[in-house]
Amino acid sequence: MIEDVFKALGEPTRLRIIRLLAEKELCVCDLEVIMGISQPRISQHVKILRQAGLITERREGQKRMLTFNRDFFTQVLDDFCLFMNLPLEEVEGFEEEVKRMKKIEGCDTCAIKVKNMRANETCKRRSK
Amino acid sequence: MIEDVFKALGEPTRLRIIRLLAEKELCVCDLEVIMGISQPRISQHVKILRQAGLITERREGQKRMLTFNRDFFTQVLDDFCLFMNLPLEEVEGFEEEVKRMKKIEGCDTCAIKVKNMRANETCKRRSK
DNA sequence: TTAGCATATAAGCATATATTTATATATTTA
DNA sequence: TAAATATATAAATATATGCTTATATGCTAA
Repeated sequence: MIEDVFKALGEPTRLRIIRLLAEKELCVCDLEVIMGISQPRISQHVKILRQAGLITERREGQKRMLTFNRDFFTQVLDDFCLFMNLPLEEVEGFEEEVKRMKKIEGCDTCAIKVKNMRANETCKRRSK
Repeated sequence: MIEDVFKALGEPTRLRIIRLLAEKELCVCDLEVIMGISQPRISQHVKILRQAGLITERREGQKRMLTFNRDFFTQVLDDFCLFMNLPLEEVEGFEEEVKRMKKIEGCDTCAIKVKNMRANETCKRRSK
């Protein structure tokens, strides 16, 4: 989800598209003229931006007006900041990492040893 | 720059690495144990995160301690928000787009026409 | 100074991505 | 209903990316 957003924004053409849409609702053919690139190229990038949740389409005759989802965008950034600032123990999906992190805490030069230790063992070799 | 950051974060392994480093300074071999993945795999991702500016390395004996550049990170996010919220005319690198955007303003169904218009022409066909 | 640890890098491979060209679909208008 | 417009999608291709295996480098300690 957040990953899709970053992946979508980590490409120059899409970053430009989203910046243009942040200015104004536009259709594919507007973008075609404004950016000077081919229609399929725009359509394909638009699809990725839509799947990431960054834009919405609205039919208007033959055209499809593209709208930047500003609320979604700010929400995602907020969520991401939370994700980065929360204590790791409170972040979902890092349970195993937290366990292994505790295991090697204060443990010096024993990565390999830890790797080979049994589940209930802890590292005896401590850093000063 | 901002693009490199998004590209760096738009990959699951790197997103996990950066989240772990946000918790604590770690070395490659710590990550190896904590994440349970191969050393070259980590090294390669670390390189990309470093090139994006998201982490810094500090030698400590044989190890290379990896630090999350939190200040850089928040700065980048701030800059990006600015980039997205500024009027397009004030954003560097969109001069041509702004010009073409004005040209098709209020212009209905004439994308192709605009494309073929000479520089000093403007579209006569206006939307209601 | 040799052995071992920590990391980097290179080569090879498989998959993913971005672009172009060509074609299909859907809507409007003559 | 045929032609034109707006968009989507498919196929083909070139390049990029991520991962593994193997090897090189650099530091530390015996």
